[in-house]
Amino acid sequence: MNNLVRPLTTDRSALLVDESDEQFRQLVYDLFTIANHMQTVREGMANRIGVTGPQYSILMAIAEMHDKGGVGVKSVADHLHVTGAFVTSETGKLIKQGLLQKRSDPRDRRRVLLTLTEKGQEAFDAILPELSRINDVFFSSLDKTTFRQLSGTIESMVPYAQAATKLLDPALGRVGK
Amino acid sequence: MNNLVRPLTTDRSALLVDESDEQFRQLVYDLFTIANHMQTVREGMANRIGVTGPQYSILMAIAEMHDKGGVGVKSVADHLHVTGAFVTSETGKLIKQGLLQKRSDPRDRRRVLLTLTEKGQEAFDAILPELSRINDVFFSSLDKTTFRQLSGTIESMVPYAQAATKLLDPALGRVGK
DNA sequence: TTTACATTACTAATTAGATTAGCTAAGTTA
DNA sequence: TAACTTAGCTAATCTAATTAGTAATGTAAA
Repeated sequence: MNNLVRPLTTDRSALLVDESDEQFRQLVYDLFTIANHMQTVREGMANRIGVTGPQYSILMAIAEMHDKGGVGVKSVADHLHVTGAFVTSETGKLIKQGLLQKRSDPRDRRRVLLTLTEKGQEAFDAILPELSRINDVFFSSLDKTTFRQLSGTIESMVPYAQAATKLLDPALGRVGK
Repeated sequence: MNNLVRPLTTDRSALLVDESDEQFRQLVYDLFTIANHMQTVREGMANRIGVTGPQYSILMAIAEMHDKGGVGVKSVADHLHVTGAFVTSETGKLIKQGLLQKRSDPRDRRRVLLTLTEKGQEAFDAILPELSRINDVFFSSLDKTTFRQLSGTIESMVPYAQAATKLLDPALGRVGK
């Protein structure tokens, strides 16, 4: 018998199996793996239309958020968790490629309105069938029930994930010598 | 009524709600969000012991895989999905910091055996309580049942995620002109 | 109405994370 | 032994992204 208290990466009994966090660790690792593959798919789709992964994300964000006349640099930046400077520089390249369009907001002349061009729309339409085929494989282990469960579970985690990362801020200290 | 066939990011009826892929898109977005926060936590833990996020991952991989005497550069690289060159360069820094140890494998003198030093072990032990507290918040929306479900569902997805990314390779072509 | 402050976007310089290509040494196979 | 493969290392390079600083515009307070 082992009397040593092995340090665990979680203490919640709901996440332990036989007092071990092995399955929990595996879940964390699998989540990373899946996210990794999702990123790979995104990059592949991006390449199809001749842009980089991050540029694709920017296009997506603009496509999804342009309810009424366009989106500002800052909204895009916030949505993607990057800086405005990065969005400015990448959208610049996308405009040069003719996928995006930019004009100044008449109601607030500091702001700028980003929209997809016709060519940008067409580029998206052209890859969606392939993306759909890939997603169908990617998520093929899900049925209606597990999809609904997974959606709900993951959604419920988002606010706590945010809360958890905030626990990091206060103590800026370094362990050890 | 809308007769237009709107292009979807999936065609599987199990993933559609009212013929819309909105909930599916949200799931994809949420998975990215969670992965992002997990990475933030990882980086925070890394900083506590004075290393970068990727270096922390390397330490973790070596700690988990060193059943008998050490791990090679290539195993670590494969496990983390990065190149050997990167592992070589980062482990070099970790050795300089005294967290890692490297010796040549007597059974195959091309190979190298990486292990944690005493100091490396201690560094891990020092942060595990905090990591545990953070994980408890991060995953606090899960109970025993949803944890088991989520583990199973995510695990079942891994092979299909791999299969899906392989669909990208064959057609290297670019859409559009 | 100034004055102060905040916000938006842009530019330039820099950093961090990672890759590619080429090399050497060691092991394996024909 | 010759040809090939594998493991790790080094140098150069690339990409994604940040920080810091600036200019222009907008908002609120005195």
